[in-house]
Amino acid sequence: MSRTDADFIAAGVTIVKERGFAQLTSRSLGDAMGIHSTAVYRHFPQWDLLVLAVTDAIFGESAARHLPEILAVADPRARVLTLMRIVRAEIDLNPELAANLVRMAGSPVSVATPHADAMAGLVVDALLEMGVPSDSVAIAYQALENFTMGGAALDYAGLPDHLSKRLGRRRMAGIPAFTQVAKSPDDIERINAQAFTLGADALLDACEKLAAAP
Amino acid sequence: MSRTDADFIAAGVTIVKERGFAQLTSRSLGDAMGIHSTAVYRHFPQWDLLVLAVTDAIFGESAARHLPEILAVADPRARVLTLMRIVRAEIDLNPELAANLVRMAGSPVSVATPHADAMAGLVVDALLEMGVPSDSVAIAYQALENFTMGGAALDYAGLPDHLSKRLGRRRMAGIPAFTQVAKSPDDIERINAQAFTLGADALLDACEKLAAAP
DNA sequence: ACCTGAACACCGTTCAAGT
DNA sequence: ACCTGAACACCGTTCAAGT
Repeated sequence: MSRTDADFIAAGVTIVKERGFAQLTSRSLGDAMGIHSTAVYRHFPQWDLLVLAVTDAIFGESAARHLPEILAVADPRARVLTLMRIVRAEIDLNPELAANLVRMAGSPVSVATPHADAMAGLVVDALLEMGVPSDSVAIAYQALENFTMGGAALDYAGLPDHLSKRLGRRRMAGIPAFTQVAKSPDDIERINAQAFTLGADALLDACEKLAAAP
Repeated sequence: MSRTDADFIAAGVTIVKERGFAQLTSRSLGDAMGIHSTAVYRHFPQWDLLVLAVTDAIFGESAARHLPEILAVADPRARVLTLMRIVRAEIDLNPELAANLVRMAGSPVSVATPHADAMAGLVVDALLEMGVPSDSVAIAYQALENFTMGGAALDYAGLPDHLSKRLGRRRMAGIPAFTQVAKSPDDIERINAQAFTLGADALLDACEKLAAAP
């Protein structure tokens, strides 16, 4: 029986979840599906298209898993924060996801990303509910996405041992304001969390100001 | 005559500037230097170490080029903004730089990044000058870096044609708040610029609040 | 110590051939 | 239409051999 595009994506998702993106290759996918590695090209003319489709699917699984939790948050500002945290948590589980999400943002329209688009739609709805003028929502959304993606990508780069690596790098830089405050991996983790909270609050404050403006 | 590590890095910088990171391979580097491709392993045990060293060197060239301009900005808040814009401009010239900067952040201490560290030092000095308490500087710095890196990485992903690709993706998402506002690549460019300004101002406001707090 | 050159284990990709 | 299997042009990397 013939395989569908969805079959290839599902097999790819399994490989990524179990072994990470680095192990998602045309050979490993073919092996996992019990077919030849080159069969994928019948469904995805370029390997990259499969990788980005898998990236979106992982996003979709995450959204489906957390949707009740998201919709349960009545306050729209708190709901945006919840969505930002969910993206962070997903990249924590899969740090290679960040680079693929960036590539997804720069991919042509031939790459469909329904799940990521739905996630963006939830944020946009919450911003409108906060009272952000409709002609400013795109700007506010972009600022939030930039901060969330950048923060997650940087905070989890080098996983595992990302915290002790960052600690070592801060020590090497020899900047007193860093070394006096960051003395253990736990300190780094706390700084990352506080930087996320500080930035998210500042950006959401700015969104509320847009809402209050005439 | 024997080559030094710096010779390899310099040759790598030239290749990246002329042809991009994708063309920086052990073979192309060997060809450019007139030696065998495997000679690099005598100086950099892993290829990645050379790539990250080249990334830092490009950062260093950028900093050296802009240093007078940076130091001429007397107001510390405006100076941070200038530094953020310089990082953005560099990633605009070389979008693949963003992914390498993220990997740099997660690399072990065996990868020295003196130029990026110096850049961070300038930001930290400006934050202290703004009056941010020394035990909050690391947090403030991290929030600014997250936003700057994320924004640059996302805004310039897919270069060239990144603006029309983003436009197409927004249309595909079918979110009215996006499609009503983004009707041409120029609109996308304007939204990106405004999102950067909005976010940077919001984050710098938060830094000033930290400075004003008791 | 530094570089060469052959070789290895991968990668995405193409294409004629099968069903 | 879908899949196979051999082949191609790459990659980083290893290692014995040269100087």
